[in-house]
Amino acid sequence: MEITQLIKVGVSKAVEALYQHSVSATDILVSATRKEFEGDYTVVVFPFTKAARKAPPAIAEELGNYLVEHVEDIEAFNIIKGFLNLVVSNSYWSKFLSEVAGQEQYGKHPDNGERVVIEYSSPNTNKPLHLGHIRNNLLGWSMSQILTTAGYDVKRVQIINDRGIHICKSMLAWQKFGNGETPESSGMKGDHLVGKYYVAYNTEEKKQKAALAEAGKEDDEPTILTEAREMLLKWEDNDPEVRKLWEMMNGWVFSGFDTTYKRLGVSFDKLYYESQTYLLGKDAIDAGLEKKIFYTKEDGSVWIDLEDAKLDHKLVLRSDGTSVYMTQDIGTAQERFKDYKMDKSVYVVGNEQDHHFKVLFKILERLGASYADNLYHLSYGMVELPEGKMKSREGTVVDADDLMDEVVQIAKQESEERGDVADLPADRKQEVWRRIGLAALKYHMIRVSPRKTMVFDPKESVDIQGQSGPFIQYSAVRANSVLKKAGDWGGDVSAYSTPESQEKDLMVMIKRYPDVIQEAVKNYDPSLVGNYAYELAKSYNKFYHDIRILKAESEAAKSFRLLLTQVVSRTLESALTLLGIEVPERM
RNA sequence: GGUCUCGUAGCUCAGCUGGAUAGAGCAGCUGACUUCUAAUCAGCAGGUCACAGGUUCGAACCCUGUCGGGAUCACCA
Repeated sequence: MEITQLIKVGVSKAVEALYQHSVSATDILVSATRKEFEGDYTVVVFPFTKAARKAPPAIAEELGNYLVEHVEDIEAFNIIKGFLNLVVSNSYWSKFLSEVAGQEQYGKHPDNGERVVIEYSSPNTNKPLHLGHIRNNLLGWSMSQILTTAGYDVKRVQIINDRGIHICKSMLAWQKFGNGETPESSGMKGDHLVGKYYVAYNTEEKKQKAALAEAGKEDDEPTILTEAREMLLKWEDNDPEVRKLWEMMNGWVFSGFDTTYKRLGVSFDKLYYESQTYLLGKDAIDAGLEKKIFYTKEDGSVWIDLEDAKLDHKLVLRSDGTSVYMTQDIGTAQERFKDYKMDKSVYVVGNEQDHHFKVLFKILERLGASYADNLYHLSYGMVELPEGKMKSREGTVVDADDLMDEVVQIAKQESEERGDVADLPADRKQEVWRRIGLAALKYHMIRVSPRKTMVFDPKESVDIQGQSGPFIQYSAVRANSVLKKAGDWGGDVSAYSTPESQEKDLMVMIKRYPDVIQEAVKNYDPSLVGNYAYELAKSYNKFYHDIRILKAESEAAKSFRLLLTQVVSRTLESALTLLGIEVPERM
């Protein structure tokens, strides 16, 4: 049994024995002792005052004595007000360290037999990925890694919104103004090229609107919009020419997205295309009508009444019989279950769709879907710039590719100034810079809890000092460097019996790692792992600064510290991997 | 207007199911490289945890209300 559990059980028994009162071990609060105090773990004794009918310090005294006597690894204690600080034996720690070092993947849970499908990214195909997508992708990827580590069989999917009026707009503008331009002929990435024509469309539409307004006909539709609508109709009619154009331009976009995903380090097990799924869901509506879950209005439109769930009425089928977004999502959910028979579903989608997902989940529940209880909307806040929201109309959208370029460029500059990797061959240097730059960007985004709207300053995004990706990488690189210098090492760790506070601090941190992963799973929150990695790196830096490893005072101390270093390095690397961050060979 | 959500240092953010004197980083000031990598470490300064009540031995955290920011409430996707 692990130490915090031993303490809880011990306290539970002590309370029973001393005060004839039963407390469940799970209700007992055990936390790491704060640094300013002596001890490793702290029990809060206030909750027992009623049962004991004594002052907290007196209770702490009695509990402390009981624990020291009955729990093997508790060696001593001290009391500050109502807090009982326990000192864990040194032999426990050296045992713990050896155990962790012996594990192939510390923190990894064995398969739990459950499958979870996580949907993320899900872009439109009319323009390239931007800052908001980066947050989405990093959250999705990171969450999928965390779930995998927690023992789930994870399937990563996205649904690509490859049809609709917005794509037609890009297509139309390309036809009108493109002169046959292609990614090859222009040297542009496909998604950027298509994005360029989306902008061109909007410029033209604006121009026409202005002209109409001038002529006093502001209620008229601009002809270019009419044309776009017509194109959409042709698309739906399977017009061969429109379809061909559509396929060609979508192809450009997809290959552009692929490049971006690869650079970001994310991937998918399966792609769903809306062009293939948008007709799904109607069967479900029919079935729901039969079961009287939905009702039909006089005009033929189909609705669901969710007033009892405080969600109002919601349209699920238009009066002309065509589907709405909700219809498709119902269909896609069913399709996905058919494909994967998953136990859980996670949708990584921005918080502007909170309401949509509440309704969707409720409808699926009403329809009696077996998986309805295990749907989760991983909702995240918008990414804003210091000057406010990103507006594509105002050209303030931060492009994903540009941002990655910039961040790597800055890492390169910094690195060259320091000259730490100057002797590496060019390709390896490049790889180091890539890892550092991306780490800065990724950490910056993922350290904020998902739900919060975050402010992203591109200039400061490449934080390299303080709480940053490179800071954590640096600790890992240092640790690896020491291990390399140490050459062959081994030796009896248990012979070292007087760990310093910095060493104990590290061990307590390491011990927390599996719990942190569990918390991240429970809360669907990768930022917990990010913050943990930073804390661990910080502790290691302090240890590294204060204590000699290779020139330790004894062989036993040296072995112990090297083993500790190895465990820290592995844990840091593991935590960073969960965030999609790689450790460079040097920096 | 209804619903949801956020409000913690000049700025960006932590703060686990209520527990010790509310913590980091950046920015500002001060120290530490002949030592295992100074992308580091140590220190100073910076707070009415939006506000007001309530519950509790104990509240940044729970409840109620108020004020501010954001989102959403489409036969749009």
